[in-house]
Amino acid sequence: MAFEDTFKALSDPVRRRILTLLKGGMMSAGDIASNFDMTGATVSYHLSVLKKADLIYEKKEKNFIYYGLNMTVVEEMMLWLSDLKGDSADDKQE
Amino acid sequence: MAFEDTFKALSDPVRRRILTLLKGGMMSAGDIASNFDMTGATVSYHLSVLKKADLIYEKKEKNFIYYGLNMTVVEEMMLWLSDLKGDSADDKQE
DNA sequence: ATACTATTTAGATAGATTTCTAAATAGGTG
DNA sequence: CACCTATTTAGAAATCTATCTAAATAGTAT
Repeated sequence: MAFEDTFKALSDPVRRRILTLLKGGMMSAGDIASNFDMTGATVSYHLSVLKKADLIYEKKEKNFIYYGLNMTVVEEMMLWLSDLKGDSADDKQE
Repeated sequence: MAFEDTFKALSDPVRRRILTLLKGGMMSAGDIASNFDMTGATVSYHLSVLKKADLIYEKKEKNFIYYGLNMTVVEEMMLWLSDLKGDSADDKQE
């Protein structure tokens, strides 16, 4: 929700790496965690931060939880930066 | 330098507001500080964080220090987000 | 030089963040 | 049901951050 939360979420390298991983498609919490040298509990914490920031969404299936990127919020971040640059905000590459 | 520093710098609302203020042109540290309900020392701290992140640059004149926005780094942030979205920035598929 | 103004630096502190271990939850399987 | 497997929640510790007050620095002007 909060812009605030989104920027905070992006400020951590582990979380940015999680987002980059998800660029390739949805992944389960465990698969995501296996990419890091930290406990699953810690990765779960980072996932909760990303989820609170709406940067990712989850989908439960069997006893796995799959996570996916939420592009909408990424676009909102870009608009904020674009506006800072002075662009009219609706005129970007495409 | 560090991407890391840039994202960290953007994670604070005070610092984002400083950047927005600078959108209108260069301002002295004092003028920037007068927009906030906090001590000049604290604002100075935020300016140092933004400067370390290369988001702003300074120019000394008389006994004032003027700060200005550094668009280059803002653009780098946008590229990172753009890449996350899947755009290749200079070669888009899809 | 002395005094004034603009800004930063230093030191301290309350509060936030990241990480861990251990325990709790919840969905399948024999 | 009892038992795995996947993941989260709780509690605690170490580290980091934002903020303040007080002091230092540096340029200007008298």
